[in-house]
Amino acid sequence: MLADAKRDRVGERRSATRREILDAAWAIARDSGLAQVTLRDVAERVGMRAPSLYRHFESKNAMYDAMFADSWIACLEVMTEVSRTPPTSARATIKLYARTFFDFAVADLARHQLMNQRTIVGFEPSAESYAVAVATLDTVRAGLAACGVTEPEDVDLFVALAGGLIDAQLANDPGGDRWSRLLDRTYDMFADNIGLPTP
Amino acid sequence: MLADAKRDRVGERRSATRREILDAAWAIARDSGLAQVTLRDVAERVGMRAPSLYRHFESKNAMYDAMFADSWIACLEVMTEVSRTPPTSARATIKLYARTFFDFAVADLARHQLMNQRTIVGFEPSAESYAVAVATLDTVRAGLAACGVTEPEDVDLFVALAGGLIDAQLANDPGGDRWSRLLDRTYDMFADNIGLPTP
DNA sequence: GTCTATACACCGATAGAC
DNA sequence: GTCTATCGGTGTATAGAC
Repeated sequence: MLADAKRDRVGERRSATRREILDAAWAIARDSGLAQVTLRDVAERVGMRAPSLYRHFESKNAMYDAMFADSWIACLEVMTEVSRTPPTSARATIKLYARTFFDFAVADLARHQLMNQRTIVGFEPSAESYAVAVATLDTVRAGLAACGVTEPEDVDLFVALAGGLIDAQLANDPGGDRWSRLLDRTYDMFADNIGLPTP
Repeated sequence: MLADAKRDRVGERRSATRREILDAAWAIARDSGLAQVTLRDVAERVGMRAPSLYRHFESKNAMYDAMFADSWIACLEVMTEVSRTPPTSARATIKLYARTFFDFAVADLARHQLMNQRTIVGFEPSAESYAVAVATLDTVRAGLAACGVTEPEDVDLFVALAGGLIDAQLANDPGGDRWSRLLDRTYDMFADNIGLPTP
């Protein structure tokens, strides 16, 4: 009873501190680069010493793992939102999924590197965090299936196309729209290829 | 005369040592990862101490830069070879360029990371090394132009498609062919989109 | 002229006092 | 739960041996 209430408050406090640490890490990642995040800098930002962080995260990679989960939870949210919009045409729906994922990835380089690239050398997401990424892909897969895109190879191609445009955009024209402008065309091309009706 | 001959031998010796160091670095990169290359390990492999490497390379990044140049020189060679093969059809030529670049990239993960990704954090290629990369792209551009693909946007799309397939292949099915199998289809799709005649 | 020995500043991580 | 102190490792710089 009293013990329960107390334990709950303690849990909230711990959780809030974790959140504060992660926010500090994100802030550093966003304006100095994902790999430039050091435990000493994160600690300083939250008014601690570096070793104290180990009371809240088992290791630096555990911190990256929580950030990885953060990212995919946000992505899952966005893609789930898309899956709820009433479809007009299969072609338009496919483009909407692609555009949403593209914009999400391009909006935050550090996040994209953590989610989709192997920028951090020793880092492997935990099974738990990876499951969120899988759930997101499943949501997309379900949305595509509703458009009649069910072949695994078609889904693989859908994914590769988005990845190629995203990487080209971030690598060669960050902040611009040189490849963003090609997205609709690319997925019209894809829709033509799989035999979707033209509008 | 004698001085010249001697200076030449010294130059050759220096150049050979450089080559030996780079080969050692490549060996480590290939079987332990690009970022796992440490100066101490490279030095040990060539029978030196780490600081001695600074007599041959200005910094570790200078070593990476030489490896970056290595990679693009090899790629330029391969793509130049392709540009010399007599064309059959525009469609076949486009696919040949794409396939050659894809296979080159997928054959060596460490090399691909150095050439096309930002795996090494502080590393920026020198203008001299970058010029080789540009020359390679120009060779591809010229080859595509000979097929009637001249629009910059078409070239951008060509590049993004290859990048997407390569990254998906390396990230999600290394050593396999899940996305490799989609390459011909992808560039047929591309050829259709830009209005190339069907065979 | 080349290379070695030594040192520095920084990193992630751990041990133990309070 | 946070601290200080410290460890082994990294890239890098430089003085000095040969």
